[in-house]
Amino acid sequence: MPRYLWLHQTLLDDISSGKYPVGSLMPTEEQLGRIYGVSRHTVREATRKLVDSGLIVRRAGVGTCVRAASLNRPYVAALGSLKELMDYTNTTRLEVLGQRFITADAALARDLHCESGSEWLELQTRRHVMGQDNPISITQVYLRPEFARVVEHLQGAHPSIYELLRTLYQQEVNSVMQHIGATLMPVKAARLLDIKTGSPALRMLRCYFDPIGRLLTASVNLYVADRFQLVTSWSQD
Amino acid sequence: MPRYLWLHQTLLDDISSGKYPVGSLMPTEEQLGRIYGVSRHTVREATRKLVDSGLIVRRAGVGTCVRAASLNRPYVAALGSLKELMDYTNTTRLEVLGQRFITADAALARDLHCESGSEWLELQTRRHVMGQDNPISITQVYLRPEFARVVEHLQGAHPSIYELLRTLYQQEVNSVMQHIGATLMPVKAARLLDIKTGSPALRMLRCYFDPIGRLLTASVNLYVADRFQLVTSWSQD
DNA sequence: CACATAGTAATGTACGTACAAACCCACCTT
DNA sequence: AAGGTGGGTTTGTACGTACATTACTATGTG
Repeated sequence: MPRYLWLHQTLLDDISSGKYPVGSLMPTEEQLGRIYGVSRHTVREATRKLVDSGLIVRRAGVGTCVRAASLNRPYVAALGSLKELMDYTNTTRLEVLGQRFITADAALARDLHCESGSEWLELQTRRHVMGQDNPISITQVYLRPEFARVVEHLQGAHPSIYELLRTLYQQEVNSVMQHIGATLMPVKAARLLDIKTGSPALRMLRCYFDPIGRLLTASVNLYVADRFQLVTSWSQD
Repeated sequence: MPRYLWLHQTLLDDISSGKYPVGSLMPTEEQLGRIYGVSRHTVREATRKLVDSGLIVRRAGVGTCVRAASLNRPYVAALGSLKELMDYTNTTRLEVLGQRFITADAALARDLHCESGSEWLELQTRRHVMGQDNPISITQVYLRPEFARVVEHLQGAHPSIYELLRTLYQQEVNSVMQHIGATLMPVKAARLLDIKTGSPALRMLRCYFDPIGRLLTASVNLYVADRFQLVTSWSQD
């Protein structure tokens, strides 16, 4: 494990344990380097990630201030841009439970913004956070049959659908549309996720289109409400 | 202007002008350093921003590949999102049901990313879509006491919080953070919205920060699941 | 007492070096 | 011909140094 990642994790722990309380100034970068036995360069690399995730704030002439004790526990994915969307798939693990070919009926066609009567490969999958046991979501993935080879690469930790379509088929994804809503977890899904029936779920539909607006692939995610939260942030600079 | 920012801008221009075509490999980091007269360190700092905005991809052992030529997409995306946020407040109507001053306890402080013990003006509100009868959400708005005058302008159709803070107090909002999750609608809220208890709700927390990361205002929205859905889309051009 | 100013300490920027890990490709072996 | 292997290239990580910029503090001066 690279040192800066190790230090990142260590600082994360130290902050959440209260060693560096919220609102207080952390030791200076030079001190941190001495404390943890790394160079200031590595300290900055490690804290950069903490700054990005909003846990700390650096101010020239003042120091580094702790702003929050932890990324509060339901897994928080920051999906504010296409890039973050890609990173997200690297930190989660997908488990393919089954697959079948289907024909889109009117309802599905409206949901996915595809042509009614078109053929799709439907995957039934379950998603876990890396290094965590409980699954966070049930996901249905819809793929054009000609992209079926993607399936082999989706199992476990996988590159984003973007990368796969690009590297396997030289197919560029031009735009992404995301629908977010709430619903109750369906009974069958609740059983697969080991939660009570009647539990709320975050429903996230994502459709990936090519430059001429043709649907390439889509996924319907049903997240367990208290295991997952979506975070987006915008900043002016 | 710092060199890495200058280089960032220069590379942005060179990519959009086609000097480094989409799909091609850029010169190596060392070559870029020689070409533009800076160190590899500075090259990495400059390209880091390009990586973050998704314009280029770095791969160890291969090189740095140009993925998109569009120079202003990240800004467009950010503006687009903020704009959507603003439009939203223009097409909905807010009804203030009550207000009171509160002190942030630990739980609220964690939720809002503010200092525990700080003072807030809490508004209990209900939101309707213009020209539609059923309310779509219950919203709690938290305001710093010094911004209390905002309340007078929130009733009914209103400009965004941005606009209000800027025009009334010359206070710039620098960043916005949005948490989205699912939950069950609380009993009291369900009564106000005229829906069954046990109904799912989309929970949306939005926090507005000033440039040094201080919370200015926040709102917690609980949307009726089948009356509201959030749609986001990104596009490469 | 109010205000300008110098000093100090922190982060920000920028240079350098070195080696590790990932990748590609040409070459060699079977 | 297929497949493993090694060397070279490129990014990733990590160390070091130095000075600039920013923010606060203490001091001196009117």
